[in-house]
Amino acid sequence: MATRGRRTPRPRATYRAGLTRDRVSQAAVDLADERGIEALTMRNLAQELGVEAMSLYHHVADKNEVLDGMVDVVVSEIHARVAEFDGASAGGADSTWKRAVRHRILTARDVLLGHPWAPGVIASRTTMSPTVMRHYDSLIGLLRAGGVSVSLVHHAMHALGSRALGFTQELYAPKNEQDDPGMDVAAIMRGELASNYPYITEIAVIESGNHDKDSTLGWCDDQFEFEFGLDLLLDGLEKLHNTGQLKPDVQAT
Amino acid sequence: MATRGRRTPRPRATYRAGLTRDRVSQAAVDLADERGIEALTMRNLAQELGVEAMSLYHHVADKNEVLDGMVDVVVSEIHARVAEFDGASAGGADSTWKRAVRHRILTARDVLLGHPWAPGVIASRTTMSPTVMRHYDSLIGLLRAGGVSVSLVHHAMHALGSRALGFTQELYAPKNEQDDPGMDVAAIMRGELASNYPYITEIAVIESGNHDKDSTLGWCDDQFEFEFGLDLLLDGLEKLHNTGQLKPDVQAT
DNA sequence: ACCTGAACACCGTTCAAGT
DNA sequence: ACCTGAACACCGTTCAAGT
Repeated sequence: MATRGRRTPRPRATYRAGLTRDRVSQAAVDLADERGIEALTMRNLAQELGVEAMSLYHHVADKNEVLDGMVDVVVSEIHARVAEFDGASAGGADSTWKRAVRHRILTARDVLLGHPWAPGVIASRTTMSPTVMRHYDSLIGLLRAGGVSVSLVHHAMHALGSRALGFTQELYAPKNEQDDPGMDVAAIMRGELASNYPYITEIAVIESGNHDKDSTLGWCDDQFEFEFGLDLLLDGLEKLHNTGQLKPDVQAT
Repeated sequence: MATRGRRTPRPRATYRAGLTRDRVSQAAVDLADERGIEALTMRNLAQELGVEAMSLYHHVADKNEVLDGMVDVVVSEIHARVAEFDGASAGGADSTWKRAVRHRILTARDVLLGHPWAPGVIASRTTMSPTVMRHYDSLIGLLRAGGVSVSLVHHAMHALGSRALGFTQELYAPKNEQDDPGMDVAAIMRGELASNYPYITEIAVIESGNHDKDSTLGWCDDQFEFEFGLDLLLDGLEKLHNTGQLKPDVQAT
């Protein structure tokens, strides 16, 4: 269509001035935010930057490096948001480690909500980026400053896992708006699948009255559930810290 | 190479006898187990079944349906393993809901360890498969049978999230054997990155003595950490159940 | 040093034919 | 009803060439 029309040679020169790895990363983030991660192709990305696809390869080795760059952009946003808050609340010497850790993780989640593709991309990286390492290092630092033992902190980081970066652990999270709502949620709530999934149906019909729509499964409050799960872990860790225990109750298998 | 040699027309006839959706799913699982999920192309899959690529489209609508089928195979394996155990231990009327839930989840993890590609594929599905629904329904049933309230069970499922299916929540899990070990773990353990990641380094040098290698980051016991995190959640849920409380400590932000 | 166009080796999938 | 070969529209990426 406009393929022929856009052949005007002049205005693109200003565009590509200063094409750089960082600008490529930022453009990739914008593209994924606006059109979804599956629209992120080297050709689309180049077009967004007013350049041909192959020009990108002068600034990144391959697409993996673009994805790495995107992770850096997002996690840096988390750092920035946390730093900003720390400045506003003037250090907060009175805050417990639990408050501080909780705040940092909820900030991470808040940032990730703006980049729905980020968990998938972060999880796909085979090498952990320095920015992500810094995030975990900061979190660990907060716990250590609160006097939590090295060993407990170690296990705490494993227990939090990707949740520490704000990942929602929901199994069914619609990837984007127009996705069909997974199972026929409406049918479940009407009780039509009660014979197949009696207990899920029970929850659906009872709990659906308590909350508004506009959440993952239609009747759940994602923010509440995230905080619920996070607090379950943090409270448990705090208890272990206070009692000097290390492992939760050992179970007979 | 052998492309010309394999043109012998006879033996393939026996192969494709009874090509079916289930056989396609099973072959896809085998292929992904043996050669990794990135080797799962329609062409490779067809070849494995002694058939041309386009023949597959008579049994599945598209590649998504193949992936759906693979999820069914894996989750069915979990059901089978649990059923087998239930038979062996003769019902187990004396077992608490915590024991039962714990066992089912650890079984799920054990099964998933044999299919490293499974978490990624399961997470990529936009629609939750009936098999997965059944798994969650069973889990919910165990809690309800133990007298846990509908509301608490609801939140418990969110808190467990994909962990209920045996997902490890590790952020950096090497996708396959030959992956480079993410960050230069050796360098961290030698303390060379102490200035960048002081707290991670502290954990690495102190904790690396306690465990053997051959785990995610080289010094961590993945099974221990999975159980630690799981028990943290289950113990917390049990406490809420016993005290009749619903939400963990509310935090000031 | 930076950018480009054509081309290559792969994908998933459509289509018109074959049996 | 089931299978096939050629082809299409896309990928990421290589290469030789332009400035």
